[in-house]
Amino acid sequence: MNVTEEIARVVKYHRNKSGLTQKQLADIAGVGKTVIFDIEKGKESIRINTMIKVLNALNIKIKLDSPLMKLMEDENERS
Amino acid sequence: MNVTEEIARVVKYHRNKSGLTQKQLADIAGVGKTVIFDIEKGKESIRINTMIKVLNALNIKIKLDSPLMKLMEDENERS
DNA sequence: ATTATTTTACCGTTATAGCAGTAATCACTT
DNA sequence: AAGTGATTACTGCTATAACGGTAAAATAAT
Repeated sequence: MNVTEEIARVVKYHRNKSGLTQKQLADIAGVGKTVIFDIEKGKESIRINTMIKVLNALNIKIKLDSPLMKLMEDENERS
Repeated sequence: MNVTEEIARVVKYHRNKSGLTQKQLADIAGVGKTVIFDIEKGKESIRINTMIKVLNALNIKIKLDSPLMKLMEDENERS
């Protein structure tokens, strides 16, 4: 499963659990209704700021993970 | 700090640790050099699939996190 | 079954992402 | 100081994201 498909599932799940229609979520997030539809269909070419608006509206946070991340954070604390 | 600024820092850090120039990373990720420049400047309107190409090239994974996520995963296992 | 709501799907328009090319600035190296 | 490579910064072009409008399926409610 690719990232956008995963996001699609997560967004749809959260929206339903919140009892929101696509239109309602769109209004809350400040985007067009088409965006919600596209995201939930797993469309890949959505802009990251648009995606973030929708995720924020659903209280979903994006985290980055990699083998180097811990090292990076350690270096930051030393500054 | 917003999400794209965070991504900017992470990408730049990983690229430098990998000893790659912006152009080299762009070629590996299969995007134009301008994209790497824009991402590292924290530009918000990058497409998510483009962003993912760059993150993949650097072995960085995107994870979604929310209070509902654990419940969602539990429901999946029961199917 | 009929109505109402929601979701899926298409449309034309406008704004802009991504591209390659080029140039200027910055940072090293010798 | 001069030369080399990397980064930052523009440019014009083409593809397409996001938008609102409309309409057809799908789903839910009465």
